Amino acid sequence: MSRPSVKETLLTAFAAVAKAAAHPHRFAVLEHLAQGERTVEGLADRTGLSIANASQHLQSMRRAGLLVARRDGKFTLYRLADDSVLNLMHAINRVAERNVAEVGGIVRGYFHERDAMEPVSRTELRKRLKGGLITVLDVRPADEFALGHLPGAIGIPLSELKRRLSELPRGREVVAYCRGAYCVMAYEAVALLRASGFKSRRLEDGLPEWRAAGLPIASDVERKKSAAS
Amino acid sequence: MSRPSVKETLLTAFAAVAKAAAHPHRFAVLEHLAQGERTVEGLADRTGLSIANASQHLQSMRRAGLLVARRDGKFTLYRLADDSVLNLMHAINRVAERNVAEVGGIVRGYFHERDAMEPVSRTELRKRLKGGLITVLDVRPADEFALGHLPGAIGIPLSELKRRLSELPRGREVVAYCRGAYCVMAYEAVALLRASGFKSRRLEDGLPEWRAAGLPIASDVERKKSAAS
DNA sequence: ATTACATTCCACTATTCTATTGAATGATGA
DNA sequence: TCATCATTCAATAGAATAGTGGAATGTAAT
Repeated sequence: MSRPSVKETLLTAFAAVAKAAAHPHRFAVLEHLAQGERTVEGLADRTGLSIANASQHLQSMRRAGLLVARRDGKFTLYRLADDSVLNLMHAINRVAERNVAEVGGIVRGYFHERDAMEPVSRTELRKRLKGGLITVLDVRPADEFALGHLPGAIGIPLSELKRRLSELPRGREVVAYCRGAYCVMAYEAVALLRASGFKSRRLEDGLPEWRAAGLPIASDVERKKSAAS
Repeated sequence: MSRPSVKETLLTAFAAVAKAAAHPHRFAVLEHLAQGERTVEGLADRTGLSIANASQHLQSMRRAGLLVARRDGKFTLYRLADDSVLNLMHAINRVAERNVAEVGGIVRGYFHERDAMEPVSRTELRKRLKGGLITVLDVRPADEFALGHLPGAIGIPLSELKRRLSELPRGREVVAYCRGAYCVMAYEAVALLRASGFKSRRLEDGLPEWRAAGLPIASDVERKKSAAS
């Protein structure tokens, strides 16, 4: 029993991978990283963690194989190791949605808000985009939008949406998206738009899934060397 | 900040799901439960845990939504809540295989042992079964075999394989399978069979995946009311 | 060189988790 | 009703983890 068996080694490694995602703060960090590369400070800001704390969580996830880091000047940039990590996050989401009463309730209640809130699938969106009678709205913060977004999308952060409604063309359905299926921003955007007389639905998931599906991404700025904080 | 926001609630729930799988013993239990329903004592035996310890882990996983329990007489039977849990396990496996050097090494070395060890896919197996020139071998323990196995499979536990080789028809390729892609038994069976002059490969995954794919399952005994320990 | 700055390392405290023991619970069958 | 047995509960000790502030490291500009 001195040297662990193959089975034990594998089980320990699998457990370590799961544990790396098994903390609310770390899962939040993963969701942000699904949008793209981020600096330590950028993540600390977004998640409300102290720098030191964020750094430690990031390192533990890197050790577990969920993240990779690269250095750019004096910044350390972290990103998801792999699409398999995104897939792991979705697997966790799905288990929670189906088998945790609390999550299932939120998804069916707060989120779906009845049948009218039925989301638009990626393929459906692409079809309707060709028809041209649709506006795609990205409600993530401006820097995330700048870093990459759906082709043709208009970028208005949720926080500014109310006072910038006039920028949206009337009479066309608005499809809103944000960071992913469990990101609340698109839901709130749709609610706001409807209250303002727009026809609106949300995309069934967010930018990371669009990218992982190999679909094209547009970016405004000529790709600067680093993902700004 | 007294009442947690929706976002916090979701993150906490997601983290709890991940944490439920984030212990070597619990992951081992999940792998056993992927084969089918088990009693507390049955799992304790298989995993080498004490009854009380096994019970606690089982309850924590049930609380997290990974398992469901039912009572049958004086036994409590646990099973995976859902196919989404199986899917979560695979997602963890894949991340580990691709991004944890230790696991990747084991899989590519100990497991694949070069190209000749290339596994047979489910669809390929079904095709070749129709051809009829193939023997399917289930090397899991006898009770797991009895509870359900691939149609037409021969059941010889790995521990007995060496002295029961004569039960296998000569001149046909043997496809061995066990509990899943990361179960070592099929690998060892293939190695043993080859050393004994058989042409042999392993199925790319195990019974749980076959079942989850909706493919037919055979069972020897007329389904008794409970999964024996 | 020196300075500024992003990140990581370190030491420490509070908290949570794990495994074990033995007792308690709840269902079965005599 | 009593005895039996599978499982769960309760209490404990030891181990691991999370977060904090400050020191240390490494890189880039001055």
